[in-house]
Amino acid sequence: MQNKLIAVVGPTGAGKSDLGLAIVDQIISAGGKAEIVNSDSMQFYRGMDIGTAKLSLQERRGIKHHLIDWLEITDESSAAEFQAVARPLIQKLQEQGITPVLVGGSMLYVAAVLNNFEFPARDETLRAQLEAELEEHGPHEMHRRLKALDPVAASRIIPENGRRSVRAIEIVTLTGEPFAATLPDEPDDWQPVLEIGVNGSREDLVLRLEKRVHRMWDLGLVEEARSLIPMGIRDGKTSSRAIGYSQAMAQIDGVMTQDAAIADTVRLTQKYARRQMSWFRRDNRIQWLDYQDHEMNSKAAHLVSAWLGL
RNA sequence: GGCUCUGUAGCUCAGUUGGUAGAGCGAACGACUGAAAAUCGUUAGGUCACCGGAUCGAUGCCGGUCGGAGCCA
Repeated sequence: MQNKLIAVVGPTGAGKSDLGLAIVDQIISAGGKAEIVNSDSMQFYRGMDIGTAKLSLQERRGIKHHLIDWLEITDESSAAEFQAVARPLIQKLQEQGITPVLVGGSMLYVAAVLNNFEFPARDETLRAQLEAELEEHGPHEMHRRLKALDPVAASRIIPENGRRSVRAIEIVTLTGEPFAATLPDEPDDWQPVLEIGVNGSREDLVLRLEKRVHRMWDLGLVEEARSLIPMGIRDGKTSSRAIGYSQAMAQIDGVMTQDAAIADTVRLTQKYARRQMSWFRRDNRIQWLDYQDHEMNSKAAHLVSAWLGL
């Protein structure tokens, strides 16, 4: 049996975690070894459980999950750092004869592992300075500056998108070389991968997400968020962006009613799922499965069997 | 029952001193190389509640009808 990489991707709430477990079960029952490697950027954070739909230890059924709870909420995370941590881990598992199953929907993080992405240099000081200038002068001014430094990169970045202009200026200034500022049409594989996508109809997913957010409130998301305030979630550059947590905190602060906080979270979650799909759709390696299809698990099993030669 | 306000995009609302209308949110689609649960772009949606009148011309003015809100009785 081989232990080639498997990845499970798709929009939030489509059932990636469960499918990941099913795949691991299948491999183990075929006499192999497999473990989960998380690629959901918010499940990195210790203490953020309900709002990230993290599987409980019980739900993990003893199956090893890597890269969950490995950051404090005050830690910043980035796709480049994830790449640097996840790739050696994946290789180590493979050397031990364990099939790594990458599960998670954080688009850039997944791409950073699966594709030959090389993140150009970064400089905290320069970045902070550029961000301050963006704040003061607005996106068009930053785009003009990029145009002077690297006209080709500028032509590929919409002037309204200040954040991308800032990053491009940072790269060009640091490296002195032009920046492509565009994604390759065809993904360039880091290593062979079976990439399985889980999705349902938009209509159904939207309903599912609405129910899921209500369930999070029932399970005590507000209390969880309250407990994270003294730990510094408000200052976490990455963790504070998590959908649901800032709405829960707005409810705690009394600036939002519970109904408004829930409605807002539902809306943002649905919108996030849309963005995830717009990213994943262009990845032509993905074999899409429909969670509304009763035979989804057996279809996935066939893909896995063929992939690993079970 | 009387008085006042009100009815414009799926939702919340601007607006036109009369020349058939916009925003935000939502929707569909897209971009994306160290915050990506981020940051942005494009497009589609309106017989301006309904009927009638004056006007070259009405969503806007006049009259009525039907909804909604408030106050008085």
